[in-house]
Amino acid sequence: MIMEKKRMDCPSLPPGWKKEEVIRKSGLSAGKCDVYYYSPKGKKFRSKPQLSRYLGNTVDLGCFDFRTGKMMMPSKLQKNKQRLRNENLTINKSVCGGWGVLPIVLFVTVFLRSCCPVSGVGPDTSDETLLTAIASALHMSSSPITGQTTSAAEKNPAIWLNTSQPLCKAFIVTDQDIREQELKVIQARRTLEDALMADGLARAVESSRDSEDKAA
DNA sequence: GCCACCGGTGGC
DNA sequence: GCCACCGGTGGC
Repeated sequence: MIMEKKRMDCPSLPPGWKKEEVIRKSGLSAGKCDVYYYSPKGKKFRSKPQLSRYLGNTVDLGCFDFRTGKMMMPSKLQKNKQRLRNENLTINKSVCGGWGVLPIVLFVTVFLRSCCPVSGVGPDTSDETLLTAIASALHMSSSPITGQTTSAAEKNPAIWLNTSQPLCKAFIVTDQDIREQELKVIQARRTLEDALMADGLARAVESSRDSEDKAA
């Protein structure tokens, strides 16, 4: 049973603000979902401009996505519209361990191993579990992924310290790390280009020899 | 008169 | 073509 009219807390807005999703039941737009927000005083808001006018300078809604109720990166906000449905599918797959998460796991694996190796904390510190946790965190959260900031979990693996972060020791990815990784990618691309060029030339030579053989 | 709800459309 | 936004209105 889906609760389609429940007012939910909205962590991206000040305390007391609620978000409500209403599915249209009839008409040409049946199935469409309308999103409303309620101020702590119960005033109803049905658009981002309306919300902005009311909140003024007290809350910066620049990165606020009205539909999801979450703060997100500006670039993501732009591209968000068309991708929302696909993204939901991908999130479902990542939770189920399907193919949707594979490119991110590969990226996380290559990147973290090469620039800042991470290690787990808690009961299960296997690479697979750890990388899946980080990939999932990257998928599900728009906040920075930093790992756990205390070593208390090592003393008591039964506790979950910070549910918003994967169970790995604290790590920081610096701009320098990213630049170095970019250089590695550029170098790898050049190597691949060279290999493909060489392969293309070899095939061309082979093909022209075949033609000559047939003509003879 | 209020407001929940759906339609219409401008902007992208 | 999609959808955020807001106008309009039927039901109360």
